[in-house]
Amino acid sequence: MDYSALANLLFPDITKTIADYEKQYPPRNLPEGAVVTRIAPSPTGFVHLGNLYNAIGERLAHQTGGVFYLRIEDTDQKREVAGAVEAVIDAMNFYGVHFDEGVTKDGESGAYGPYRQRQRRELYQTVAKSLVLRGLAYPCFCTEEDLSAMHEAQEAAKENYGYYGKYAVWRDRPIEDIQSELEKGTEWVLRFRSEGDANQMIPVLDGIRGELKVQENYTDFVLLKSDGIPTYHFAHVCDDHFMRTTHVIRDESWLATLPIHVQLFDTLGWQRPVYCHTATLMKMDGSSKRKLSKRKDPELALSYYHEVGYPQEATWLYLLTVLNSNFEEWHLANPDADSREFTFSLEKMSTSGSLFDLEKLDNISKEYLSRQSAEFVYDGLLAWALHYDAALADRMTKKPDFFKAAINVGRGGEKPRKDYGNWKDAAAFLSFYDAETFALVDECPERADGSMRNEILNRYLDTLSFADTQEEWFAKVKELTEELGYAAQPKKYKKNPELYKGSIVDVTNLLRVALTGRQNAPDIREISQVLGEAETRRRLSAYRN
RNA sequence: GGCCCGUUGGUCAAGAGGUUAAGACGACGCCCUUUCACGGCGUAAUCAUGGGUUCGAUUCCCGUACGGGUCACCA
Repeated sequence: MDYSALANLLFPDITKTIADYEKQYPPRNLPEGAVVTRIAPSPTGFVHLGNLYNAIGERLAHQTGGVFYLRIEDTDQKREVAGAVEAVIDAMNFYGVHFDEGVTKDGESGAYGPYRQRQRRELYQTVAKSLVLRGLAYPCFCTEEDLSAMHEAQEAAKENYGYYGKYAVWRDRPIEDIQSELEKGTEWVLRFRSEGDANQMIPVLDGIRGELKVQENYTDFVLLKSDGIPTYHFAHVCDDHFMRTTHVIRDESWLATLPIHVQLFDTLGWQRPVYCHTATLMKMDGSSKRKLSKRKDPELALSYYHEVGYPQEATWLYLLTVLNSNFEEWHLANPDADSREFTFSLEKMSTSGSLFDLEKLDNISKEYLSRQSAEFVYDGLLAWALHYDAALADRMTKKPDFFKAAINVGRGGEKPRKDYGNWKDAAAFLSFYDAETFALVDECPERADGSMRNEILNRYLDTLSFADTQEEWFAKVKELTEELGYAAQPKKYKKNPELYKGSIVDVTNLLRVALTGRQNAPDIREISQVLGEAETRRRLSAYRN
C-alpha cells in the first residue's frame, strides 16, 4: 500500500509536519522539577466537584514554579452549552483557583494555544496524517449499524468487544476501495492501526498509585471522528504533548483507556506525562457505595455549595482534608495558617474511592465560621442572600448594625459558638432576632408551663432592668427562681425532685423560648441586648397564656 | 462477560514485616456550667477472606469474595 498516496487522499490540505509544531511549541523554560498541569473540562455547563478536586494541580504547579492552565475539551459539539466556559472560570475563581494561561472569559492567553480543541484541528490532522504516512492509521467507513451489528456478534460469540482482528474490516482494504468510498462521499473515521498484544503488560508509573501494569491495547480505536475532530484520546495526547504538560491529573475512570494513551505516546515517540489518577468520590446509596452521579446527586455540582452557602474556604478545607491525608493534622496544628502554606503532595493522595461526608464538611465549616469576625459573616451572608434570599438581603441592608450585633452574639473569645456552617443554616438560625421573621418553633418546657408560665414571665418582666450587668441580671433570675419554688441549682433539684417544681433550667428555658421561639439559642441576656428593651418586653408579654 | 482499580472502626484515615494499630467526624457517657452553647475527659468500634514467604504478617506474594470503574465517531 502506498501510504503517501493514502495520506494525501485523506488529508489533501495538510502541508505542515509534526516538526513544524515542535518548533512552534518548544519545551517550556522552567526550573527543574516544575510541574505543568491543567484542568481540561468539557463545556457542558455542569461544573462538578471533580473539577475542583483535580484543580489541586494548581497547588502542585505553583508550589514548584510551574504552570497551571485551562484547556477546553470541546470536541463534542452536541453536548456543548453556551456560557459553560465562563461558568468554569467563575467557579474556579470563586474557590481561589487561578490559571496562568489558557482559555479566559474574553479569549485566551499563553504561547501554547489555541486552548480550545476545536481550534486545533489542523494540528490533530497533521499528526494524524503522519500516522497514515507511517501506515499506522487508516480510514474506516463503517456505519453506526455496522458497528452495533459487530457488537452484537461479539456478544453472541462471547468475544471481547471492539474493533480488532477479523472485526477490523477496513484495516487492510486496498486503496481503490477507499478511493471509491471517498468519491461516493461516504463518511469515515480515522482509526489507529494497533499492533498491540493483549497478553503484553506495560508498566506505567502513576503519580498517585505507583507502579501500574496495564494491558497493551489491541483495538483499532478512533483517532478522528467523521467531522475531522479528534476523540478525547487523540486530542489528549497531542495537546498534552505540545502544551508540554508534565502531569496529567484526572479521575480514575480514565485508567481503563490508559493503554490507548500510552500506546499513542510511545508510537509517536513522545515522552509520556506523569499520569495521576485520582480516586472517585463516592456516595452511600442504601447500603452500598456508588460513584457520585450527576443526575441523582445535587451535591456533585459545585453550584450546590454555592446555593447552600458553604464559604469557599471551608469547602476548600474539606476538599484538602479528603485530598491529602496529612492535611487535617497540619491544619489542626496550624489553625490560623492559610491553607496555601500547606505543601501538597501526590503521594499523600488516597487511592480508594472515599465517601463524600457532608457531616464532616459541616463540622469543618462551623469551625471555620466560628473563627471569623461578625463583619465577615455579615458580608458572606449578605452576598449569599443577594442570590438566594432576597427578603433577607433586604432586611439586612436596612438594619446592618442590628444584624451584625445578632451575628456577634457568642462570637469571639476562646470558645466561640458553632451554630451554623453555611449561609442557609445561618439564615435559619438568626431568623428569630428579627421581629419580622420571629416564629415559635419549640414548646415551652413542661415544668414551667401551666399557671407557672405567667407567673414566671410576669415576675421576670417586673424585675427586668436593662442597666443590669450580667451578674446582677442573673442574681435576679436566681431569686425569682427560688421564690417561685424552683431549685436555683439543677443539682439540688436532681437530688430531691419532690421538693421543687423544677429547676432553674426550666425557668431559663421558658425565657429562652419566649424570646427566641426555640430551646437552642445563645445567652438570654445577650439576646435581649440585641433585641432592645421594647422588643424583649413585647415578646415576653406575648408569650403569656 | 473481558480488562483495570480498590478493600484498616459507622465515615475520612495514619501506619510499618515485630506498635497497647495514631488522629479527625459521628455516636454514646461523664465532667465543667445559671441557661443555650463551647470546652475537657472517656467509652464502644477497624486491619474482607483463604493460602503461602517468614522466627513473626494487617504490612510482601498468589488465589477468592466483595465493592467500584470501563469496554462509543462522550469526555
